[in-house]
Amino acid sequence: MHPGSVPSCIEGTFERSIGVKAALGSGAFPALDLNDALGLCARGDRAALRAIYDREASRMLGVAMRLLRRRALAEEVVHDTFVQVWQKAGSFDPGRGDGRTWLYAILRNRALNILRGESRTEYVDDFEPMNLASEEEGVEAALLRLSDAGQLRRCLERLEPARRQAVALAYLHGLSHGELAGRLGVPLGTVKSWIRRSLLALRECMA
DNA sequence: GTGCACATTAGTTTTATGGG
DNA sequence: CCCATAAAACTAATGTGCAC
Repeated sequence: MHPGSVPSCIEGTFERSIGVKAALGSGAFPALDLNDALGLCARGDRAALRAIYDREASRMLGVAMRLLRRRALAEEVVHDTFVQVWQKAGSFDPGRGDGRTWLYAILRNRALNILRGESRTEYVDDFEPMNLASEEEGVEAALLRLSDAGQLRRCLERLEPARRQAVALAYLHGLSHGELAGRLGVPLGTVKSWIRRSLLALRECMA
């Protein structure tokens, strides 16, 4: 989340109007057209964003609460949604759909992302078969923690050090190929080749 | 062995639609 | 009208083949 990127007309109002009540509700801007307001947002009109917020925030909070069942998370999702609306209003095309549909789709996606993230976290918390490496821990140290007698470790030790490091960073630290390329200072294609050939070698070694 | 180009897969966002 | 869900569109990451 980027708290600083939300316009000041919105920052700070969440605590007040979400926390206390749906202060302004739908009556404050009875004639507000969401599509028009989003168009104004795209042109940097903070008052338009504020108007959307005043009219929709309480209802959005209700939707988020139903999905997440936790007020703090729901408020965070509503906040995130308005940050995104502010940043991406330019990409909204009224000809392709209704502004409200767009707004609530963003909200729902944010909430679902949080739900997915939580279930992943819970799963990882329960799952500790190898006690994988922390970022601070060296790659070689992490490999040493694999069972001494393990066939995998013996096979890894047979790899050339640079390849072994690439495999370890990818599968123990969870780095993407792109991150590996940057960290190791080699082209992306080379990283892929190293990983691929190393995995083939490991498969052959362990067969 | 390297690195590029293309294919495939997975994940995310956006839109449309149907039920309550 | 509101909301949930399915489907489509889009994006990023990964995997593979091949020329050099």
